[in-house]
Amino acid sequence: MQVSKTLDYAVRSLVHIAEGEDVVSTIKGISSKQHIPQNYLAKIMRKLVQRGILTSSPGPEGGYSLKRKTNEITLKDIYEAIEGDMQLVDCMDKGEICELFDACNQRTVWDHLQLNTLNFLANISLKDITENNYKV
Amino acid sequence: MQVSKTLDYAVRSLVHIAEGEDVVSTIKGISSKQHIPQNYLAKIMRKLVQRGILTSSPGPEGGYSLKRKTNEITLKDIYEAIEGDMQLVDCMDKGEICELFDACNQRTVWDHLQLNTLNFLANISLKDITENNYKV
DNA sequence: CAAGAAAAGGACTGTATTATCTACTTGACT
DNA sequence: AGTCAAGTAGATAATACAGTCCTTTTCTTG
Repeated sequence: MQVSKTLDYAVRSLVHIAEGEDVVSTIKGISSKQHIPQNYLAKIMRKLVQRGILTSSPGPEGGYSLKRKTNEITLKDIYEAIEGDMQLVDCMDKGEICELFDACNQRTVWDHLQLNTLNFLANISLKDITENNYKV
Repeated sequence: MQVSKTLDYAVRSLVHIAEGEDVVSTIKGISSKQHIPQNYLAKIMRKLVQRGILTSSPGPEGGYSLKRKTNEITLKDIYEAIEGDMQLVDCMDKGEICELFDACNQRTVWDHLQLNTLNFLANISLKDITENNYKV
C-alpha cells in the first residue's frame, strides 16, 4: 500500500498553484520549484485539466490555474483524477467474479478500509492543506 | 493505492486457519481451498511464522496454527508481517531527506492518512473478521 | 532406520505498472 | 511571423509484484 509518486506530485503541484495567488503557474515553474520531472508533470497536469480541476491556457502568459475554489477541491477529487475510482483490491479474476465471492469475509473488510480511506480523503480540501488545518 | 494480493492471501489464510478449529492446517490444504498458488503461499506463511503470528511444525501431521488468540491478531500485525512498517509515501531521495522536507505540507497530510489507516487496521482482529463484526 | 510428508530457504523469471524521456503539434499573444 | 506556452503520442527505463522451481531440513510412522 503506497501513495503513488504521481498522486503526490499532483497534490504538491496543486498546493503550489493554490498558494501562487492569482498568478498563473507554468509547468516550468512548478517543475523547478517542486523538483518534479518536467515532462512527467505535463502529463499529470493534463489529467487534472481533463477532470475539471485545472484550467489551462497556452501561449505567453499562459499556464494553469485552479478551476474551483480551494475549499471545493478535495483529496478525493485529486485521487480520482489521477488514479480513477479507488479499488483497493481487485477480487476479479480476469473480468469474472472470483468463485469465492459469496463466502468471502475479507472482501467486506477491504470494503470497509476503502470506505474509511475515501471518507478521509473527501474530508480534506486544498484549503485545509494550505492552511495546515486537518480535521482528523 | 492497492492492497497487495500477498496481503489478501495472508489474511485469507489466517482466517482459514482460525476457522479450522484445533486442527493444524497445511499449505496444501489452504492452497487448494483458497485458490492460492502453493509455492507462493509457502513464502507468505514463512513470514507469518517469523513474525510470531503462526507456529509451524514440519513432518507428517505437521502444519500451521495460530500462535495467539484470534482477538490478539490484528490486521495491522498481519500488514506489518507482510509489508514491513507502513510508509505510504517515501519522501526520501535515495536515503536522503528531500530538501523540501521542512516546507512540505503534503508530508503531514500523508502522515495523517497513514495514521488513520493504521488505526483502522489495528482495530480489526481476526476474531472480528470470522465473526463479521466490524466496528467502523 | 528408511521413506514420506511437511515446512524452510533461496534463485530465478515473467509481467504489469509506474515513472521518465523524446519529438512533434496546436494555440495564443506581440 | 515568432516565441512561448500547453497538448498529444509514443518509446523507453526502472521497479515491484506475483509466481515458479529446486534443494534442504525436520519430523513421524511403519
